[in-house]
Amino acid sequence: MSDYHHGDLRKGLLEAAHAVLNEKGIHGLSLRACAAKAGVSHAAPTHHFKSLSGLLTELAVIAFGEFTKALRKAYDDSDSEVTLHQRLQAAGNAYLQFALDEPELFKLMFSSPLPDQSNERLIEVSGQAYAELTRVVKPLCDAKGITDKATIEQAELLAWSTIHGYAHLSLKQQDIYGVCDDMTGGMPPMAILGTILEQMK
Amino acid sequence: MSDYHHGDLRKGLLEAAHAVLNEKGIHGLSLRACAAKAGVSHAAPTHHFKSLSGLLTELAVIAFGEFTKALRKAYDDSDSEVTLHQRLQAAGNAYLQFALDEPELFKLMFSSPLPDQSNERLIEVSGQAYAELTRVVKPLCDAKGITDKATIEQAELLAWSTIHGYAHLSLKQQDIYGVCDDMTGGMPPMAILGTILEQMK
DNA sequence: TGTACATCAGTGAACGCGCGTTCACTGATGTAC
DNA sequence: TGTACATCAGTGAACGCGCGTTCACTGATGTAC
Repeated sequence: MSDYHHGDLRKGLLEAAHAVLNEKGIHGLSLRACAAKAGVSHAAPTHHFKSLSGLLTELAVIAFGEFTKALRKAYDDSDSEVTLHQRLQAAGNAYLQFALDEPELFKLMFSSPLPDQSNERLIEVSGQAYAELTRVVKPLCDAKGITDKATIEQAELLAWSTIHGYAHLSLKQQDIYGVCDDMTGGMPPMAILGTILEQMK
Repeated sequence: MSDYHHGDLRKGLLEAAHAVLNEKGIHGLSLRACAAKAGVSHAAPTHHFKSLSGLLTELAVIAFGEFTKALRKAYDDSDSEVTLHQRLQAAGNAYLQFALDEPELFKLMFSSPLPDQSNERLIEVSGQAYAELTRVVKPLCDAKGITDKATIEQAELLAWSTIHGYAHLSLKQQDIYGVCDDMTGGMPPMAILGTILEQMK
Protein backbone atom coordinates (compact mmCIF):
# COMPACT_ATOMS: atom_id res chain seq x y z
CA MET A 1 0.00 0.00 0.00
CA SER A 2 1.28 3.43 -0.84
CA ASP A 3 1.74 6.29 1.57
CA TYR A 4 -0.26 8.56 -0.64
CA HIS A 5 -3.44 6.56 -0.71
CA HIS A 6 -4.73 5.48 2.63
CA GLY A 7 -6.50 2.29 1.66
CA ASP A 8 -9.63 2.67 3.70
CA LEU A 9 -9.74 6.23 4.90
CA ARG A 10 -13.45 6.06 5.60
CA LYS A 11 -12.87 3.40 8.24
CA GLY A 12 -9.70 5.15 9.36
CA LEU A 13 -11.60 8.38 9.99
CA LEU A 14 -14.26 6.60 12.03
CA GLU A 15 -11.59 5.00 14.19
CA ALA A 16 -9.84 8.35 14.48
CA ALA A 17 -13.11 9.97 15.57
CA HIS A 18 -13.52 7.34 18.25
CA ALA A 19 -9.99 8.00 19.48
CA VAL A 20 -10.40 11.78 19.49
CA LEU A 21 -13.71 11.37 21.31
CA ASN A 22 -11.99 9.40 24.06
CA GLU A 23 -9.05 11.76 24.30
CA LYS A 24 -10.72 15.14 24.13
CA GLY A 25 -14.41 14.49 24.58
CA ILE A 26 -17.14 15.55 22.27
CA HIS A 27 -16.14 19.19 22.28
CA GLY A 28 -12.70 18.36 20.97
CA LEU A 29 -14.15 16.71 17.91
CA SER A 30 -13.78 18.31 14.48
CA LEU A 31 -13.22 17.05 10.98
CA ARG A 32 -9.74 18.53 11.12
CA ALA A 33 -8.94 16.74 14.37
CA CYS A 34 -10.12 13.43 12.90
CA ALA A 35 -8.06 13.98 9.77
CA ALA A 36 -4.97 14.76 11.85
CA LYS A 37 -5.58 11.67 13.99
CA ALA A 38 -5.88 9.56 10.84
CA GLY A 39 -2.61 11.05 9.58
CA VAL A 40 -4.11 12.72 6.58
CA SER A 41 -4.51 16.28 5.33
CA HIS A 42 -7.46 18.22 6.68
CA ALA A 43 -9.20 18.40 3.33
CA ALA A 44 -9.22 14.63 2.83
CA PRO A 45 -12.39 13.84 4.84
CA THR A 46 -14.60 15.73 2.37
CA HIS A 47 -14.15 12.84 -0.02
CA HIS A 48 -15.85 10.53 2.51
CA PHE A 49 -18.12 12.57 4.77
CA LYS A 50 -20.34 15.51 4.04
CA SER A 51 -19.91 16.95 7.50
CA LEU A 52 -18.85 16.25 11.08
CA SER A 53 -22.45 15.38 11.82
CA GLY A 54 -22.41 12.80 9.03
CA LEU A 55 -19.27 11.20 10.42
CA LEU A 56 -20.65 11.13 13.96
CA THR A 57 -23.95 9.73 12.79
CA GLU A 58 -22.12 6.82 11.22
CA LEU A 59 -19.98 6.37 14.32
CA ALA A 60 -23.14 6.28 16.46
CA VAL A 61 -24.69 3.71 14.12
CA ILE A 62 -21.63 1.49 14.47
CA ALA A 63 -21.61 2.00 18.24
CA PHE A 64 -25.25 0.94 18.51
CA GLY A 65 -24.34 -2.20 16.60
CA GLU A 66 -21.62 -3.04 19.12
CA PHE A 67 -23.95 -2.16 21.95
CA THR A 68 -26.66 -4.49 20.66
CA LYS A 69 -24.08 -7.25 20.23
CA ALA A 70 -22.96 -6.85 23.86
CA LEU A 71 -26.54 -7.04 25.10
CA ARG A 72 -27.23 -10.10 22.98
CA LYS A 73 -24.07 -11.78 24.17
CA ALA A 74 -25.03 -11.20 27.81
CA TYR A 75 -28.41 -12.72 27.13
CA ASP A 76 -27.13 -15.70 25.16
CA ASP A 77 -24.27 -16.42 27.56
CA SER A 78 -26.52 -16.56 30.56
CA ASP A 79 -27.16 -20.16 31.48
CA SER A 80 -30.49 -21.40 30.17
CA GLU A 81 -31.18 -22.82 33.62
CA VAL A 82 -31.23 -19.29 34.95
CA THR A 83 -34.42 -17.41 35.83
CA LEU A 84 -35.78 -14.74 33.53
CA HIS A 85 -35.10 -12.01 36.02
CA GLN A 86 -31.47 -13.10 36.22
CA ARG A 87 -31.34 -12.74 32.44
CA LEU A 88 -32.71 -9.23 32.72
CA GLN A 89 -30.08 -8.55 35.35
CA ALA A 90 -27.40 -9.84 32.96
CA ALA A 91 -28.63 -7.54 30.19
CA GLY A 92 -28.69 -4.61 32.62
CA ASN A 93 -25.14 -5.34 33.72
CA ALA A 94 -24.01 -5.48 30.09
CA TYR A 95 -25.75 -2.15 29.45
CA LEU A 96 -23.96 -0.55 32.39
CA GLN A 97 -20.65 -2.15 31.48
CA PHE A 98 -20.82 -0.74 27.97
CA ALA A 99 -21.51 2.73 29.37
CA LEU A 100 -18.55 2.48 31.74
CA ASP A 101 -16.20 0.97 29.13
CA GLU A 102 -17.13 3.48 26.43
CA PRO A 103 -18.40 6.54 28.27
CA GLU A 104 -17.83 8.99 25.43
CA LEU A 105 -19.37 6.70 22.85
CA PHE A 106 -22.34 6.12 25.16
CA LYS A 107 -22.84 9.86 25.58
CA LEU A 108 -22.57 10.32 21.83
CA MET A 109 -25.27 7.69 21.34
CA PHE A 110 -27.72 8.96 23.95
CA SER A 111 -26.93 12.52 24.91
CA SER A 112 -25.44 14.37 21.99
CA PRO A 113 -27.35 16.41 19.44
CA LEU A 114 -24.45 16.16 17.01
CA PRO A 115 -25.38 12.90 15.27
CA ASP A 116 -28.36 13.36 12.97
CA GLN A 117 -31.19 12.15 15.21
CA SER A 118 -33.57 11.74 12.30
CA ASN A 119 -31.20 9.50 10.36
CA GLU A 120 -33.08 6.34 9.41
CA ARG A 121 -30.21 3.95 10.05
CA LEU A 122 -29.63 5.46 13.47
CA ILE A 123 -33.29 5.13 14.42
CA GLU A 124 -33.24 1.56 13.18
CA VAL A 125 -30.18 0.42 15.14
CA SER A 126 -31.24 2.15 18.34
CA GLY A 127 -34.57 0.34 17.99
CA GLN A 128 -32.67 -2.93 17.70
CA ALA A 129 -30.80 -2.18 20.91
CA TYR A 130 -34.08 -1.46 22.65
CA ALA A 131 -35.56 -4.71 21.37
CA GLU A 132 -32.55 -6.64 22.60
CA LEU A 133 -32.71 -5.12 26.05
CA THR A 134 -36.42 -5.70 26.49
CA ARG A 135 -36.32 -9.16 24.94
CA VAL A 136 -36.77 -10.82 28.29
CA VAL A 137 -39.67 -8.65 29.46
CA LYS A 138 -42.39 -10.26 27.40
CA PRO A 139 -41.55 -13.82 28.55
CA LEU A 140 -41.51 -12.45 32.10
CA CYS A 141 -44.97 -11.01 31.60
CA ASP A 142 -46.14 -14.24 29.98
CA ALA A 143 -44.95 -16.16 33.00
CA LYS A 144 -47.06 -13.87 35.17
CA GLY A 145 -50.09 -14.28 32.95
CA ILE A 146 -49.94 -10.66 31.80
CA THR A 147 -51.24 -10.41 28.25
CA ASP A 148 -52.34 -6.78 28.06
CA LYS A 149 -50.18 -5.17 25.39
CA ALA A 150 -50.11 -1.75 27.04
CA THR A 151 -48.97 -3.21 30.34
CA ILE A 152 -46.22 -5.17 28.65
CA GLU A 153 -45.04 -2.01 26.91
CA GLN A 154 -45.02 -0.19 30.23
CA ALA A 155 -42.97 -2.95 31.77
CA GLU A 156 -40.48 -2.71 28.88
CA LEU A 157 -40.27 1.01 29.30
CA LEU A 158 -39.80 0.62 33.03
CA ALA A 159 -36.92 -1.77 32.48
CA TRP A 160 -35.28 0.44 29.89
CA SER A 161 -35.79 3.67 31.85
CA THR A 162 -34.35 2.19 35.01
CA ILE A 163 -31.31 0.69 33.38
CA HIS A 164 -30.68 3.70 31.20
CA GLY A 165 -31.23 6.15 34.05
CA TYR A 166 -28.85 4.23 36.24
CA ALA A 167 -26.17 4.07 33.56
CA HIS A 168 -26.58 7.75 32.75
CA LEU A 169 -26.36 8.82 36.38
CA SER A 170 -23.37 6.54 36.93
CA LEU A 171 -21.51 8.32 34.15
CA LYS A 172 -22.39 11.65 35.69
CA GLN A 173 -21.03 10.51 39.04
CA GLN A 174 -17.94 9.32 37.25
CA ASP A 175 -17.45 12.72 35.66
CA ILE A 176 -17.70 14.34 39.07
CA TYR A 177 -15.77 11.95 41.25
CA GLY A 178 -13.60 10.01 38.81
CA VAL A 179 -13.89 6.30 38.16
CA CYS A 180 -16.43 4.58 40.41
CA ASP A 181 -15.01 1.12 40.85
CA ASP A 182 -17.83 0.04 43.07
CA MET A 183 -20.33 0.58 40.30
CA THR A 184 -18.75 -1.82 37.86
CA GLY A 185 -19.52 -4.77 40.08
CA GLY A 186 -23.19 -4.78 39.36
CA MET A 187 -26.33 -2.78 39.25
CA PRO A 188 -28.16 -2.44 42.53
CA PRO A 189 -31.44 -1.06 41.16
CA MET A 190 -31.55 -3.92 38.68
CA ALA A 191 -31.58 -6.42 41.48
CA ILE A 192 -34.61 -4.65 42.90
CA LEU A 193 -36.16 -4.35 39.48
CA GLY A 194 -35.85 -8.07 38.90
CA THR A 195 -37.48 -8.78 42.23
CA ILE A 196 -40.20 -6.35 41.36
CA LEU A 197 -40.96 -7.89 38.00
CA GLU A 198 -41.09 -11.25 39.69
CA GLN A 199 -43.75 -9.85 41.98
CA MET A 200 -45.84 -8.20 39.29
CA LYS A 201 -49.38 -9.33 38.97
CA MET B 1 -30.99 53.93 34.22
CA SER B 2 -28.55 54.87 31.56
CA ASP B 3 -28.09 53.15 28.25
CA TYR B 4 -24.41 52.85 28.85
CA HIS B 5 -24.57 50.90 32.06
CA HIS B 6 -26.77 47.90 32.02
CA GLY B 7 -27.79 47.79 35.64
CA ASP B 8 -27.49 44.10 36.26
CA LEU B 9 -25.59 42.65 33.36
CA ARG B 10 -24.66 39.54 35.29
CA LYS B 11 -28.32 38.59 35.59
CA GLY B 12 -28.97 39.83 32.05
CA LEU B 13 -26.28 37.54 30.67
CA LEU B 14 -27.69 34.53 32.50
CA GLU B 15 -31.14 35.24 31.06
CA ALA B 16 -29.59 35.76 27.64
CA ALA B 17 -27.77 32.43 27.93
CA HIS B 18 -31.06 30.72 28.75
CA ALA B 19 -32.69 32.33 25.71
CA VAL B 20 -29.82 31.42 23.37
CA LEU B 21 -29.88 27.88 24.74
CA ASN B 22 -33.56 27.56 23.84
CA GLU B 23 -33.15 29.13 20.43
CA LYS B 24 -29.98 27.51 19.15
CA GLY B 25 -29.28 24.67 21.53
CA ILE B 26 -26.11 24.11 23.43
CA HIS B 27 -23.88 24.24 20.37
CA GLY B 28 -25.09 27.73 19.54
CA LEU B 29 -23.92 29.03 22.90
CA SER B 30 -20.94 31.36 23.13
CA LEU B 31 -20.03 34.34 25.24
CA ARG B 32 -20.42 36.52 22.18
CA ALA B 33 -23.90 35.16 21.45
CA CYS B 34 -24.95 35.83 25.05
CA ALA B 35 -23.55 39.35 24.91
CA ALA B 36 -25.41 40.03 21.66
CA LYS B 37 -28.62 38.64 23.15
CA ALA B 38 -28.18 40.88 26.18
CA GLY B 39 -27.66 43.85 23.85
CA VAL B 40 -24.14 44.52 24.93
CA SER B 41 -20.73 44.52 23.29
CA HIS B 42 -18.97 41.20 23.06
CA ALA B 43 -16.22 42.20 25.45
CA ALA B 44 -18.62 43.10 28.25
CA PRO B 45 -19.09 39.58 29.71
CA THR B 46 -15.44 39.38 30.79
CA HIS B 47 -16.29 41.78 33.62
CA HIS B 48 -18.74 39.21 35.02
CA PHE B 49 -17.71 35.74 33.93
CA LYS B 50 -14.32 34.18 33.52
CA SER B 51 -15.47 31.89 30.74
CA LEU B 52 -18.45 30.35 29.00
CA SER B 53 -18.11 27.38 31.33
CA GLY B 54 -18.36 29.70 34.32
CA LEU B 55 -21.51 31.29 32.98
CA LEU B 56 -23.09 27.91 32.23
CA THR B 57 -22.13 26.55 35.62
CA GLU B 58 -24.01 29.38 37.25
CA LEU B 59 -26.96 28.90 34.91
CA ALA B 60 -27.04 25.20 35.82
CA VAL B 61 -26.93 26.07 39.53
CA ILE B 62 -29.92 28.39 39.11
CA ALA B 63 -31.74 25.77 37.05
CA PHE B 64 -31.24 23.13 39.75
CA GLY B 65 -32.74 25.57 42.23
CA GLU B 66 -35.86 25.96 40.08
CA PHE B 67 -35.97 22.23 39.54
CA THR B 68 -35.86 21.52 43.26
CA LYS B 69 -38.59 24.09 43.85
CA ALA B 70 -40.81 22.38 41.28
CA LEU B 71 -40.29 18.99 42.92
CA ARG B 72 -40.98 20.42 46.35
CA LYS B 73 -44.12 22.16 45.13
CA ALA B 74 -45.43 18.91 43.63
CA TYR B 75 -44.83 17.18 46.93
CA ASP B 76 -46.33 19.91 49.09
CA ASP B 77 -49.32 20.47 46.84
CA SER B 78 -50.31 16.84 46.89
CA ASP B 79 -53.17 16.34 49.27
CA SER B 80 -52.02 15.03 52.63
CA GLU B 81 -54.76 12.41 52.40
CA VAL B 82 -52.98 10.94 49.45
CA THR B 83 -50.91 7.74 49.60
CA LEU B 84 -47.14 7.88 49.61
CA HIS B 85 -46.90 6.26 46.25
CA GLN B 86 -49.17 8.91 44.80
CA ARG B 87 -46.78 11.50 46.19
CA LEU B 88 -43.90 9.76 44.48
CA GLN B 89 -45.95 9.77 41.32
CA ALA B 90 -46.51 13.51 41.72
CA ALA B 91 -42.79 14.13 42.12
CA GLY B 92 -42.07 11.98 39.08
CA ASN B 93 -44.59 13.91 37.03
CA ALA B 94 -43.03 17.20 38.10
CA TYR B 95 -39.60 15.84 37.16
CA LEU B 96 -40.85 14.90 33.70
CA GLN B 97 -42.75 18.15 33.29
CA PHE B 98 -39.64 20.17 34.03
CA ALA B 99 -37.70 18.18 31.44
CA LEU B 100 -40.39 18.76 28.82
CA ASP B 101 -40.86 22.45 29.67
CA GLU B 102 -37.15 23.22 29.74
CA PRO B 103 -35.54 20.57 27.57
CA GLU B 104 -32.36 22.51 26.86
CA LEU B 105 -31.90 23.50 30.48
CA PHE B 106 -32.50 19.91 31.54
CA LYS B 107 -29.88 18.66 29.09
CA LEU B 108 -27.48 21.32 30.32
CA MET B 109 -28.03 20.13 33.88
CA PHE B 110 -27.68 16.42 33.25
CA SER B 111 -25.99 15.76 29.95
CA SER B 112 -23.55 18.51 29.17
CA PRO B 113 -19.86 18.53 30.02
CA LEU B 114 -19.77 22.33 29.62
CA PRO B 115 -20.72 23.34 33.16
CA ASP B 116 -17.91 22.69 35.62
CA GLN B 117 -18.98 19.34 37.07
CA SER B 118 -16.67 19.66 40.04
CA ASN B 119 -18.08 23.04 41.07
CA GLU B 120 -19.08 22.83 44.73
CA ARG B 121 -22.26 24.84 44.41
CA LEU B 122 -23.38 22.69 41.50
CA ILE B 123 -22.75 19.47 43.40
CA GLU B 124 -24.62 20.92 46.37
CA VAL B 125 -27.76 21.96 44.47
CA SER B 126 -27.95 18.75 42.46
CA GLY B 127 -27.76 16.88 45.76
CA GLN B 128 -30.67 18.95 47.03
CA ALA B 129 -32.72 18.01 43.98
CA TYR B 130 -31.94 14.36 44.59
CA ALA B 131 -32.96 14.68 48.24
CA GLU B 132 -36.22 16.32 47.24
CA LEU B 133 -37.08 13.62 44.73
CA THR B 134 -36.33 10.75 47.08
CA ARG B 135 -37.94 12.44 50.06
CA VAL B 136 -40.90 10.10 49.92
CA VAL B 137 -38.91 6.89 49.60
CA LYS B 138 -37.83 6.58 53.21
CA PRO B 139 -41.39 6.97 54.58
CA LEU B 140 -42.46 4.38 52.03
CA CYS B 141 -39.82 1.99 53.29
CA ASP B 142 -40.74 2.78 56.88
CA ALA B 143 -44.33 1.91 56.12
CA LYS B 144 -43.14 -1.46 54.82
CA GLY B 145 -40.98 -2.06 57.84
CA ILE B 146 -37.77 -1.76 55.84
CA THR B 147 -35.03 -0.34 58.02
CA ASP B 148 -31.88 -1.59 56.29
CA LYS B 149 -30.02 1.52 55.18
CA ALA B 150 -28.54 -0.08 52.06
CA THR B 151 -31.93 -1.27 50.90
CA ILE B 152 -33.42 2.17 51.39
CA GLU B 153 -30.61 3.70 49.36
CA GLN B 154 -31.22 1.15 46.62
CA ALA B 155 -34.89 2.03 46.61
CA GLU B 156 -34.00 5.74 46.31
CA LEU B 157 -31.63 5.01 43.47
CA LEU B 158 -34.26 2.87 41.78
CA ALA B 159 -36.77 5.71 41.96
CA TRP B 160 -34.32 8.29 40.71
CA SER B 161 -32.93 6.09 37.92
CA THR B 162 -36.37 5.22 36.66
CA ILE B 163 -37.69 8.75 36.64
CA HIS B 164 -34.51 10.20 35.24
CA GLY B 165 -34.17 7.50 32.59
CA TYR B 166 -37.75 8.02 31.52
CA ALA B 167 -37.34 11.79 31.30
CA HIS B 168 -34.08 11.46 29.41
CA LEU B 169 -35.49 8.98 26.92
CA SER B 170 -38.60 11.13 26.48
CA LEU B 171 -36.44 14.07 25.46
CA LYS B 172 -34.59 11.87 23.00
CA GLN B 173 -37.88 10.76 21.46
CA GLN B 174 -38.89 14.39 21.31
CA ASP B 175 -35.72 15.27 19.45
CA ILE B 176 -36.43 12.54 16.94
CA TYR B 177 -40.15 12.83 16.45
CA GLY B 178 -40.94 16.35 17.65
CA VAL B 179 -43.13 17.17 20.61
CA CYS B 180 -44.68 14.10 22.19
CA ASP B 181 -48.00 15.39 23.51
CA ASP B 182 -48.98 12.03 24.88
CA MET B 183 -46.02 12.01 27.22
CA THR B 184 -46.94 15.21 29.03
CA GLY B 185 -50.05 13.60 30.47
CA GLY B 186 -48.19 11.45 32.93
CA MET B 187 -45.51 8.93 33.43
CA PRO B 188 -46.47 5.33 32.74
CA PRO B 189 -43.44 3.66 34.32
CA MET B 190 -43.98 5.73 37.46
CA ALA B 191 -47.40 4.22 37.88
CA ILE B 192 -45.80 0.79 37.80
CA LEU B 193 -42.99 1.93 40.05
CA GLY B 194 -45.46 3.15 42.63
CA THR B 195 -47.27 -0.15 42.55
CA ILE B 196 -43.98 -1.92 42.88
CA LEU B 197 -42.84 0.05 45.89
CA GLU B 198 -46.19 -0.62 47.49
CA GLN B 199 -45.48 -4.32 47.05
CA MET B 200 -41.94 -4.25 48.34
CA LYS B 201 -41.21 -6.37 51.31
C1' DT C 1 -25.05 72.67 46.76
C1' DG C 2 -21.28 72.21 43.78
C1' DT C 3 -16.84 70.51 42.16
C1' DA C 4 -12.91 67.22 41.74
C1' DC C 5 -11.68 62.71 41.46
C1' DA C 6 -11.52 57.68 41.86
C1' DT C 7 -13.86 53.70 40.46
C1' DC C 8 -16.11 50.86 37.62
C1' DA C 9 -18.88 48.96 33.58
C1' DG C 10 -19.21 48.82 28.86
C1' DT C 11 -16.98 50.07 24.05
C1' DG C 12 -14.92 49.01 19.78
C1' DA C 13 -10.87 47.84 17.32
C1' DA C 14 -7.46 44.46 16.98
C1' DC C 15 -5.25 39.94 17.59
C1' DG C 16 -4.54 35.00 16.85
C1' DC C 17 -6.82 30.60 16.57
C1' DG C 18 -9.32 26.60 14.83
C1' DC C 19 -12.94 25.63 12.08
C1' DG C 20 -15.32 24.04 7.45
C1' DT C 21 -14.96 24.74 2.61
C1' DT C 22 -12.98 25.60 -1.94
C1' DC C 23 -9.74 24.78 -5.56
C1' DA C 24 -6.13 23.75 -8.70
C1' DC C 25 -2.84 20.34 -8.16
C1' DT C 26 -0.57 15.69 -8.13
C1' DG C 27 0.42 11.06 -7.15
C1' DA C 28 -1.37 6.33 -7.56
C1' DT C 29 -4.28 2.93 -9.65
C1' DG C 30 -6.67 0.35 -13.09
C1' DT C 31 -7.99 -0.33 -17.81
C1' DA C 32 -7.95 -0.19 -22.92
C1' DC C 33 -5.37 -1.34 -26.61
C1' DT D 1 4.53 -6.73 -22.26
C1' DG D 2 4.31 -1.89 -22.68
C1' DT D 3 2.16 2.62 -23.31
C1' DA D 4 -1.61 6.10 -23.06
C1' DC D 5 -5.23 7.72 -20.58
C1' DA D 6 -9.20 8.24 -17.38
C1' DT D 7 -10.37 8.08 -12.69
C1' DC D 8 -9.95 8.86 -8.16
C1' DA D 9 -7.95 9.92 -3.41
C1' DG D 10 -5.23 12.94 -0.98
C1' DT D 11 -2.47 17.61 -0.94
C1' DG D 12 -1.61 22.18 0.49
C1' DA D 13 -2.63 26.91 0.05
C1' DA D 14 -6.21 30.10 0.51
C1' DC D 15 -10.68 31.96 2.04
C1' DG D 16 -14.10 33.77 5.34
C1' DC D 17 -16.18 33.01 9.77
C1' DG D 18 -17.05 33.03 14.73
C1' DC D 19 -14.68 32.48 18.69
C1' DG D 20 -12.19 34.16 23.23
C1' DT D 21 -9.04 37.61 24.73
C1' DT D 22 -6.57 41.97 25.13
C1' DC D 23 -6.33 46.90 25.37
C1' DA D 24 -6.67 51.77 25.45
C1' DC D 25 -10.72 54.27 25.69
C1' DT D 26 -14.94 56.60 27.58
C1' DG D 27 -19.24 57.30 29.76
C1' DA D 28 -21.67 56.97 34.21
C1' DT D 29 -21.74 56.72 39.14
C1' DG D 30 -20.68 57.61 43.83
C1' DT D 31 -17.95 59.88 47.28
C1' DA D 32 -14.97 63.33 49.55
C1' DC D 33 -14.72 67.84 50.67
